[in-house]
Amino acid sequence: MVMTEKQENILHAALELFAEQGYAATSTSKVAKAAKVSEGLIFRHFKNKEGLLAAIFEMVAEKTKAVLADIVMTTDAKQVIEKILELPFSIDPNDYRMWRLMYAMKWQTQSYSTEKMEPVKMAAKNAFVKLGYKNPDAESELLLMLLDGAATAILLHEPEDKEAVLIALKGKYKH
Amino acid sequence: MVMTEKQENILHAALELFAEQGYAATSTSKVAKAAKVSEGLIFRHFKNKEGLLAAIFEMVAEKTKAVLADIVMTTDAKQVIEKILELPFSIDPNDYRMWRLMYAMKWQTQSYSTEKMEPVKMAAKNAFVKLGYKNPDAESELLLMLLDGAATAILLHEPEDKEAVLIALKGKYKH
Amino acid sequence: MVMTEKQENILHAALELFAEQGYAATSTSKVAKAAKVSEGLIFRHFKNKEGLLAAIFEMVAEKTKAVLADIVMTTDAKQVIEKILELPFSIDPNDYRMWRLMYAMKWQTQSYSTEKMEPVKMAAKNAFVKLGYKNPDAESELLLMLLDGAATAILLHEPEDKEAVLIALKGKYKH
Amino acid sequence: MVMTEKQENILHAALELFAEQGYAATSTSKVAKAAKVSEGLIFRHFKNKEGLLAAIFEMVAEKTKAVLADIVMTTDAKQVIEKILELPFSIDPNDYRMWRLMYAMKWQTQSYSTEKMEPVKMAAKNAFVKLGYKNPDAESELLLMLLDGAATAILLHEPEDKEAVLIALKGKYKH
DNA sequence: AATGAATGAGGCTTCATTCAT
DNA sequence: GATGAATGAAGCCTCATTCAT
Repeated sequence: MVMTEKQENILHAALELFAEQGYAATSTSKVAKAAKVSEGLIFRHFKNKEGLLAAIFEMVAEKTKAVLADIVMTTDAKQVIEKILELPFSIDPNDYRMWRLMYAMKWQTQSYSTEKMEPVKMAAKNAFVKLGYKNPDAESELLLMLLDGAATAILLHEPEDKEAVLIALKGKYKH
Repeated sequence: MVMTEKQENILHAALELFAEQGYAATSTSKVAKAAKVSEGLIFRHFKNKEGLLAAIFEMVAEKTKAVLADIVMTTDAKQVIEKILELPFSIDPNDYRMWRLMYAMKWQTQSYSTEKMEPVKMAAKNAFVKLGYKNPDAESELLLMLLDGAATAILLHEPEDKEAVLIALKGKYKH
Repeated sequence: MVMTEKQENILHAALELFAEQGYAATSTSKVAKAAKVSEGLIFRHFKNKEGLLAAIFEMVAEKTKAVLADIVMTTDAKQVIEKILELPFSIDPNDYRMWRLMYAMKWQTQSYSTEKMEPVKMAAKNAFVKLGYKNPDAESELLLMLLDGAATAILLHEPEDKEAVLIALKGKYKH
Repeated sequence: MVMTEKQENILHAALELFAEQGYAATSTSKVAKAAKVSEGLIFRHFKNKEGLLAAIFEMVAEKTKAVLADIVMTTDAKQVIEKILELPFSIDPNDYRMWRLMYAMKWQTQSYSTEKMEPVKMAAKNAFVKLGYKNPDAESELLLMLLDGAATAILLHEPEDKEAVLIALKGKYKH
């Protein structure tokens, strides 16, 4: 989607505020003020407060596509698992806000589902099959849990020694 | 805290609605209606919408104390880890809503911190020290991540074969 | 419907403003100001701007019931026609605003229909049958048209010699 | 007034929407969309939303002039009355929307007056004088009322047997 | 303790209108 | 002539909270 400068200002202001205060607790007027545009403009470009959120979701999907595709395309089983494990540890700190918003929104009932990760889960399962794990279904489920837990920890309190945690984590998959 | 019946009605209605629609998106009037009390009563008993949330948090703390204490009091290292791992898998489904609210609130900046888990983390670290793990700090951090990830998965989409996942999970701590 | 004083203030202010400026062109804030209440109160009592209008309609229906019933209950054919003809000429000037609003609303598509007059039309038809008119259907239709036309003229520009007009009008039904 | 095609599109869209939803309830943006032109163009051509309405009024005046002139120019008294009576029954159904708008606008205080009909009223009065009616003033007033009533009925609910009603109506003026 | 009428601030959205292109 | 981005005021409505009863 091509965007004017003001449209991008709105989107970024919204992302920032939604991530920090929550979607419901952020008023469109606050977004407008932060983006330095008139409140009306938000609605001309995004139709709705919800449309604004949807635009953010789309932006995230766009940004994520490449890295998820890379995982799904990887053929070496060990590498697949390693890449998934590394995922949360390699989030660009500039994108923390964005991900905090995504994770926060997961808890809103009417929110967009996590089915985006389905292909990754499949890739993980295949990898576990190849590696001869006993229960590939449970293992892939577990791996995604791990990914979620790690991302949560990183986004919420940025653990002191991320490197060490990643090493410990990888250790669990060295038999 | 001793509560009248209406107080409890309010508290339960609030918990239910906050968990389902989010704290900010739930109006006190909706809570009043759901609890079948007048709008004013909420403020007489809990002073604030925030006070209502605080009361819920207190209730949760009360409910959690026992089980966390049990972990901290456990002396056998292997058992400590096992008990922590089992934690999310043994949540009473009646309490799902409650925990969903807790997890959702974590992402709100002005929200109450997760320092409640600090003692558990310490217990885990001690256990890893006893068991001779190379990096007990990273390991305990990782264990709490796991706990978070598992809880998230269970609360959000209730995985099909929880038993198998728990077994796979415990497998990671059998060397 | 029992009403508090403020409720009545709102209703009257709304009637006045809707009649003078039109329903769509009257803002709820103007109504609140005219009624000297907070804007929110309108919505507590009437739910909607539309609910406010509906309440006015109900009030009008209440006020009109008696006089319409009187016509329908009249057995003498000539009297029925005379009473219908007199209807617009005997509107209480205090009710002009009310009726102006009713007539204005007739032109709004989504508005309440004129089926309230159906019983009156039936009564007229019966009267014309009794009196041996050739086409009672057309005659009753015409009578209601007359009623409408007269009411419109009276409400919109208050003709100089109403008495004379009424006499001329009655003259049309003396054969 | 000479008009470009787009100007005409705007005018017709406005007429349609104003007639169906009311002037105040129709936004200029809806008009623009219906006319398939940009929002700005309305203001370039008609200056105002009000200017748009004024242009419609002018168009109507233009359309009406001929038929009203015909009545005023008629010398035979009986024919004058007959032509006036026939007026509402001979409205081109294609013009119903237009007339609905005109009649709806009559009830708005700040709206254009009905003095357009003054010459017709005069013609009627003269006719009644010629025919020796007792009170020509009241009779002409009454005749215009009738015209209004008939037009209202036709525009609002299109009576089933218009022909019969017209005959009944004419009957009132055959002594 | 309990109600629900009342408030005023603020929420989301639409509006008429302007202006750079 | 024509577009559509941009504005700020206003519109309808909901909110948290207070208060008289």
